Amino acid sequence: MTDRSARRADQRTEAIKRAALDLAREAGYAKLSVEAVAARANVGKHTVYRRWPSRGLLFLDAVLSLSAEELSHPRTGDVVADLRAVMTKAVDLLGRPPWGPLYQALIGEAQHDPEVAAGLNRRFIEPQTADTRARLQDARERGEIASDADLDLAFDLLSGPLYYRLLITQKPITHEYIDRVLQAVLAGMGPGPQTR
Amino acid sequence: MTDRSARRADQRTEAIKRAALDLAREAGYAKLSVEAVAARANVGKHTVYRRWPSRGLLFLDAVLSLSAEELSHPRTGDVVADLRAVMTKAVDLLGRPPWGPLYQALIGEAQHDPEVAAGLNRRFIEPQTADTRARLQDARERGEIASDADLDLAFDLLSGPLYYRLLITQKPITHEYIDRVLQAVLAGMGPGPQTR
DNA sequence: ACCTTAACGGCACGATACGTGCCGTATTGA
DNA sequence: TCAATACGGCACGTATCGTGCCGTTAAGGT
Repeated sequence: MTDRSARRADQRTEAIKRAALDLAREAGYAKLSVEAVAARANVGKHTVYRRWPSRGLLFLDAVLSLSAEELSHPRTGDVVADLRAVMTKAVDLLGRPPWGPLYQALIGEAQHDPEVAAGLNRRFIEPQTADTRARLQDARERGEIASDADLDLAFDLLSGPLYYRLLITQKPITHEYIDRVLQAVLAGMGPGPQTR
Repeated sequence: MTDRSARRADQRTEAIKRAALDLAREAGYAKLSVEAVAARANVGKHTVYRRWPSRGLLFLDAVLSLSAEELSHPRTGDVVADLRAVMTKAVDLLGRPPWGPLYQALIGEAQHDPEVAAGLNRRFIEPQTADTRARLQDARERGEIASDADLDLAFDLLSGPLYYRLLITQKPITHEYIDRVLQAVLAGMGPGPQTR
């Protein structure tokens, strides 16, 4: 039974990721060490290094495993409502405790480790971007936003301020703030003739 | 002469900051250690720790000392031109080598060390924000942008996408991209009646 | 010109974490 | 039943941390 052995390996993998998340939540990512994770998971250090080449990539796996699926959302046909829903969901999950500090630390680690940065982009940022971009494209085809709107730019304008608050000023990101961003960005991309 | 002793202390302080920047440029911030900095600066470790409590705050000082003054800019009276000038200057300095990777690493460190985050905000982000915000306010009073425009939001909309590119997608930030951001944001805040 | 004081460079220390090697055990799959 | 694989535990050498001590140098008051 290959299933049986794979299940055992998966159990260990999950235990390690769980231990890493628990420790990061308790003491902060800065205090996270492979030794501590292995001890917490009742596992030898080899068992960790056999699965991940670095602390950063382990942490990437740990954070993504628990936030990947929880960001799905329906398409109602109303762009503004859909965008508000996805932005609110993302901010509530990744911008507040308990996940906020972990996501913040993950992006911080990505600034020091190119492999973490690449993995974060490929496995999380790009899929999420593609999803939201598809919504924007639908909206453009339906005439809810201007036919000449730059969708990639629109996405950056919507996401950028949220990340700026999370990573730089660290002010709280309220639903009201999301609404203001949405309104301002779409005001410049509404249907009809552009001002310039 | 207190001047003389102060000058000697300053020389050492500068030598340490210089050594830190050199090492960070050569090997990356991840490899930067207090030991290496002290050795490079021909200084004992105490002399470093007497001045800074942590590697992060030393690095903060080192990066800010060389980028603080170089971001001044004139006010011509044309908001768009002024904003384009300051954004271009900031991006050219902090978004490209040699300073780009260092600024990126500094923000990364701020995600792990609250003291670095606080110092970065107080000493760099907030002054820069205040300056740009004042320009926006001038523009609003002159009628170049809508009288009911939210200036803080406008600043976030202008800055956010640039930081998003620097820290997350790591795509190049061209002058043409800055122009597109400016145009899109101001399109939604132009003078005249608002759409909503 | 002298002398107290403070800052300094050099060295060593215990502590922590790194990544790897070895050993004996347990589980797997043929 | 047996060879192979993954495992937990332990130990090792290295790197860096932050601090303590020691002898030296330079500063500033008298």
